[in-house]
Amino acid sequence: MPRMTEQFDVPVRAATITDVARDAGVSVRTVSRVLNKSPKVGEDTRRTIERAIAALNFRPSLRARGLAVRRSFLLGVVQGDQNAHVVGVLQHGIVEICSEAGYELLVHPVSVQDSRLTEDLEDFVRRTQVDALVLLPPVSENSSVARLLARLGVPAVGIAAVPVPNYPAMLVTGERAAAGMVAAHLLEAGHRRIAMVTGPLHFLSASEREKGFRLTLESAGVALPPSYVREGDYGFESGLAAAADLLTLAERPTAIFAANDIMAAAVLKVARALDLDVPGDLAVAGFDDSDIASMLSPALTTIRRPLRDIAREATRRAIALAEGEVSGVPDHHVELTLVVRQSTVSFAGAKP
Amino acid sequence: MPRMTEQFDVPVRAATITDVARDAGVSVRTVSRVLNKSPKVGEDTRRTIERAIAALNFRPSLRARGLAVRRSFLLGVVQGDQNAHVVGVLQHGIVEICSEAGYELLVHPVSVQDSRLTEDLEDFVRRTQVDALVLLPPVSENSSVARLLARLGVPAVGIAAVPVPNYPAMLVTGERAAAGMVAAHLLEAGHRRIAMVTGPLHFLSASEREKGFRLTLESAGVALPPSYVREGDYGFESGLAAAADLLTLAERPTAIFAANDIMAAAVLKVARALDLDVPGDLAVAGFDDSDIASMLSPALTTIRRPLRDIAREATRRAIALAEGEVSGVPDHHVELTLVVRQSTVSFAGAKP
DNA sequence: CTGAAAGCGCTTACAG
DNA sequence: CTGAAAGCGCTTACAG
Repeated sequence: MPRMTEQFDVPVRAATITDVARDAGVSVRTVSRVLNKSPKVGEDTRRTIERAIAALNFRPSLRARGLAVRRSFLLGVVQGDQNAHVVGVLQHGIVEICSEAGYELLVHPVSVQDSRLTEDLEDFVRRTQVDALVLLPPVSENSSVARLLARLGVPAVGIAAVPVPNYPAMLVTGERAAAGMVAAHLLEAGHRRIAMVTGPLHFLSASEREKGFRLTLESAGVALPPSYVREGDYGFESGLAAAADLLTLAERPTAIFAANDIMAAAVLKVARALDLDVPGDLAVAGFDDSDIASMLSPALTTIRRPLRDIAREATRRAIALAEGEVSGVPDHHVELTLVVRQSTVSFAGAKP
Repeated sequence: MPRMTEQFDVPVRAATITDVARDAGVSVRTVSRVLNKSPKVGEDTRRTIERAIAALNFRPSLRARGLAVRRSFLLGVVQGDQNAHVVGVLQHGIVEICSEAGYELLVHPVSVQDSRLTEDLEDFVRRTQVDALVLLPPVSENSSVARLLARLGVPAVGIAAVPVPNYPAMLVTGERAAAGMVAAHLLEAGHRRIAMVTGPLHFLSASEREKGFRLTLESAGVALPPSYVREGDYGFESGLAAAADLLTLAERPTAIFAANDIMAAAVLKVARALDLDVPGDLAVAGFDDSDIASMLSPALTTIRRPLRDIAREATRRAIALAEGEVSGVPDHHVELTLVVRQSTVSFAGAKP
């Protein structure tokens, strides 16, 4: 029985497997057997032990257990500096799977442009001995990170817009194709003067979205001239600046595709300030289908990235790798879908 | 020297303190001393050991270390089902302080209405042996949880709108006063028919915001009649429904205060659908100053909750408690501030 | 200034 | 079906 403090009846030290063994009158080996659901324990012994466990309110320490079996039961998520909403949703998916599988989730934020990025990550992995890692974009795209992971031999799955070498497994989101769908949608609505606000083009997600959009336009004989392209940084302010540029051109575009919903919100705001009707004078599309997409007026046509499902699938794979699944799991591709709302289409009767 | 696999030069097993001791020709005790920066190690010995550490690329295991010193170097954040953005920002603040202090962050999501809430939380704490806990609202408000924490004796700080008994330390956000500031602002602008969309009133945050708003109105002789109050759930849809109700009343309010920015966005959307000018026909205010507040058109007057700073302060306190600071740290109060934007005020010249 | 040994709380071949 | 003992990778009084 652990000692109790006088006043509060608080256990000074939590019960250990040894306490249970003593109270149940068996060896720790046998207690360990019931903890691990070994079948070879007598029915009576098991019940006695279970009673002792309940009485002592004993819970095995993950840490001691992990030290013994050389696993940590920890899964790490490595995340860069994306917007809080995206990270929040992804994490939600990750943690759901972790709980189901008996893992705890360790959060490790990094800064993508940090020169000590790989060093920091190696520290983290070695120090915490995570059993597996899920890497979110854009960290997931970094090839030095991928090489580090391979060297450390830690099961890791990266979520990115394109397969990255050296990952045991990847979850690839079809961003290029999705951006192409936006282009096709705008073309179909009759637009020919079409502009784009891209993300930071050194990120794969951003360059994929740009490529997909451009290629589809070009294959329809519509150019995406440099004057119609502005590079943003996925942030609202950069969207405002880009939109202000594009919407004051002599040859004003009739449609703008922003590489994420936040920058699309900025385009809407500038359009409003210039008294342009959306979608009458200007069609606007975004990317992500984040919460704000439907909150804006007009609601945003956008690409739905099922972030929570993506995160869940990535986590499942990471855990499978950690539990010894043969590595070389084929990459998993997730198709994204177009969601059409009022920002690109006047519904019958709405705007004659 | 750890064995290497033939093909990849991957260490099959990472170097341990024993490997370092052997290579440096000293005892593990001495290696442990340099790891813990004990001053009583000879200069030469230290250098030899440091060289061996570098050569083996050794990093001490947090887990083994923790087992020996009876600490885990883990801090847990317990979060309910708030919106992803709020959680994302709070977590960012928490993890910053953790990193500085040498703690890893473990995420434990719970469902506030789960009947097994306390049991689940006890499991988590005992299993992971976190050194400290930060609890976000609305889980932080739950008094059974608070009692559980006290019983377990785990250092925990709760973030809530009102002090909750049994927490070793709390971070209290002045939500009632803040809502009062919104009321004062609307009164000052001349509004008398003022309505409110509240959050779920069984949450302290929601009832505090309602109280603060109502009391300030009443002390100015302005009533907040039941017909002018709708209870939402902090979600967008509930805001739409509430706004649709309020804005079709015979005696339409001239101002609506929504208990968070998301529901305020819904009010803006409904106002727009009804062709009401904001702020000309209707003033709208929100709460949180989340990213969307400035993305909306018109930009939202709202209360700034400095979430990241709040999280940082809570985490600092949690760590202080874990490291043996006398408990009974006084609660920390954070004042919130009003941010006035276009949704309540026509700036000179904008709307004559 | 440095070392041999016990201990943190578990698991796991190996015996019986 | 059950137990004594060693080990996981660290730290820490206790000696010297």
